[in-house]
Amino acid sequence: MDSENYNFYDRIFDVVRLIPHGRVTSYGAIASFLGAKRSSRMVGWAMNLSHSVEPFVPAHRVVNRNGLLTGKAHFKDINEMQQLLEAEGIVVIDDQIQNFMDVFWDPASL
DNA sequence: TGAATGACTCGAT
DNA sequence: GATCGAGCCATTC
Repeated sequence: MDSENYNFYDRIFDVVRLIPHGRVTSYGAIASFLGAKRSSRMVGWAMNLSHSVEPFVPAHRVVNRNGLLTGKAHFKDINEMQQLLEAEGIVVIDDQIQNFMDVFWDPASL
C-alpha cells in the first residue's frame, strides 16, 4: 500500500468528479488518462471504493466503453444508476446509453 | 505464498 | 459483423 497507489485511486475519483453534468466516460478512458490504459479493471475496483469516498463520486457517469451500465448492479438500487443518468438528460434503454458518442466525455479532452 | 476474482479492453477467429 | 478468448493490475481468500 504505497502512497502512490493511494494517489492512483484519488486521481480516479478526481477525474470522475470532473465529468460534466449530463456526460459520461468509460473506465478505459480514465485509465488511459492516468497512463494505465491496461488497468481499466482497477478503475472499476476504485469505483467499488467510491461508495465510501467523499465528496460524492458520480460513479453512475462511468460506464464501459460500450456505453453499457455494467456497474449498475453495484449500486444500492440497480435502477438508481439509470435514474441518475436520465435525470441528467442521458437516455438509457435496457442498460444501454443512447447516443453514447454524443454524451461521451473524454478526460483528456480538457 | 499461490490462486482466483473483477463495475474492462483489445485482438483474433 | 458478431462472438470468443487472452491480457493486465490490484485486491481478496
